Amino acid sequence: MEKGRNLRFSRAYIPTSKETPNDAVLQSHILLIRGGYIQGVASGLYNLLPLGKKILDNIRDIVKDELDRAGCQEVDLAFVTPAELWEESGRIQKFGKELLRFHDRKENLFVLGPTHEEMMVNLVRDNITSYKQLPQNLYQIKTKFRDEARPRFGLMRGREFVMKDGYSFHESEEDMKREFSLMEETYKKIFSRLGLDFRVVEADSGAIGGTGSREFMVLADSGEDTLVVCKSCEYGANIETAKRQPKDAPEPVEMTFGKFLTPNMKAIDELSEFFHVDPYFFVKAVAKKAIFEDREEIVLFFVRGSDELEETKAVGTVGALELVDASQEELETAGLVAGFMGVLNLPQNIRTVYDLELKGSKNLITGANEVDYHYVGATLEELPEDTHFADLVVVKEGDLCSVCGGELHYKKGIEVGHIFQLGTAYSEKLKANFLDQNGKSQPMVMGTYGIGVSRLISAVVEQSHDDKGIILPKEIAPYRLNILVSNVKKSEELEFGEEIYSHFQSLGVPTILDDRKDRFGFKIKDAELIGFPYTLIIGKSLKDGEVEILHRARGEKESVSVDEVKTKLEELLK
RNA sequence: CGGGGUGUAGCUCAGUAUGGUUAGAGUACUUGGUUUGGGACCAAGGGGCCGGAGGUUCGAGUCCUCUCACCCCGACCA
Repeated sequence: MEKGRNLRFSRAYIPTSKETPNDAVLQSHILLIRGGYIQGVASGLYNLLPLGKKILDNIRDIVKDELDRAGCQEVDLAFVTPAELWEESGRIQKFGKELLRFHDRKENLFVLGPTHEEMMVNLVRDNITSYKQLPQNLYQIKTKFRDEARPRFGLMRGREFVMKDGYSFHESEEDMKREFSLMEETYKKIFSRLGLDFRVVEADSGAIGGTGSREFMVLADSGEDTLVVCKSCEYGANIETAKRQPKDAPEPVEMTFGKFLTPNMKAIDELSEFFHVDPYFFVKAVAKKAIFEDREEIVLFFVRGSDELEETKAVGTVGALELVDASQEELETAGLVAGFMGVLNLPQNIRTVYDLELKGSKNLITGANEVDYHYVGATLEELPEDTHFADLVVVKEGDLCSVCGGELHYKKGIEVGHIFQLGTAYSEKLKANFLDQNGKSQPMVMGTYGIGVSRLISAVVEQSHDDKGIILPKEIAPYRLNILVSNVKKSEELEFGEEIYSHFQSLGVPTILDDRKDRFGFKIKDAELIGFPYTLIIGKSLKDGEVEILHRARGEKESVSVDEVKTKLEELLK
């Protein structure tokens, strides 16, 4: 018999509530508070109550189990990390205010770890000196802290949260890629065991750097990320990086080159109407100020009038830290005219990037870089060799899949996992080198793999609930079986409940006995709100030798004879 | 960080335009009784620095100033 897996409801600390908390909006947030799983303490900070702690532990066990099977080793690094490490990697600047910093009594600067690349490299760099000690894959499941500008949605975006962060070290790019694939497979197993409906998508690597990167997205309308997925094949990508087949032209149009007066017409729609030409044939110019570590520069991005600029792609293609809107003055200083920017008559030395789908196009309408004028019949056939082309556009619903030609559509997703092919960025900066087979010193090749463990609690609930409450799969439910004694004053009901309770207790099944003195309606509402996968109802039909099993997910009650109930439950709870 | 909103009982909220007995309701809680298959009923109770500080006034939950906290939209987000 294992302790701590069973509980009498009458002794439990499970503060449920009928009322919707006034500061919660998202269903998962509301239900987790109402169900007595969590309690808010401050913006982005939550206490886990007994039920919340159990569900977290259950998720953690599954994550750990699969990782250990895949050969990863768990460690536990200090939460408080010396700021010097962050200076070494240069990320103390990059992370900015999200890093919570403070001084100890000796006035040394520390930060609360928001992610542990630096710490993990530091852990291995002095001990791993030879290719013979590689590869390694180390992980921890631990509280992280990021001082988010705007925490929200309960556990979904807290400042303090539990993350599984893993880091692998390799002697070669190939070996890192092998591990990356292994982690992708391992993550799929984890999320499948959690009963989640998820997609693996291509993703932007963002500030962490590296090349290939995959996100694991739980599909939910409340998700903060937009995914582009194909209806016909497996293709899926975060919209920040999604690709499509080049769009076909609506109807070929022949234009004679000329300059036209377009007084005060700046919007593509207006111009399209004025010229009776589809927006596809316009060149849209988007001016942004690109911020680099040491300088700023105005960059002009050109896409078709029927397209929109995807900023994440744009940032990546110019290698900037971020893009911000350029002010009127900044545009003028650069020699640009807002509303009439175009591909012809550009001022000298202005940096430009063209969308790939504009390559070799002709019969275009474009701003004249002169107030109130546009050119008609412009061509991009004669651009210089070194013109910068890149994928810049936002993929829209209905666009065609670049893999199979199927129709693309949008889905909303909650990011619960992200795996990166990191390369040598951190090992170089932090000097984590080893000697290869030729005795040559090399930086270790790294991969990094994250899972939002506490966020998964929200994600599970977000994906699995109804108007009555939470619906938990038995793999992660705090108790798999709830034994509801309808009226504890009826000794035969209570006795039968106790019998079943001790039976499953001895089998090691996490079980709770609802022996509270409350009425049936009150207790069944609680059971549905909390989301026990199975509730055994011992009530008025007991005298006829019958009890009922409530299947939470199906929302159905099933009558079972008292003789068969143990076998039946054992079957269900397996 | 910009814009908006809200702070009154454990929880959900009235009351604040027009200052004036002892600050209310529902729910939750305690006690007694009646109930007992879908958040019961009757009765009696306990519970408040009206977010905080300062001010105006004979008098402030209510008016003024400042502050803090929380939520929403946006920016941001390995």
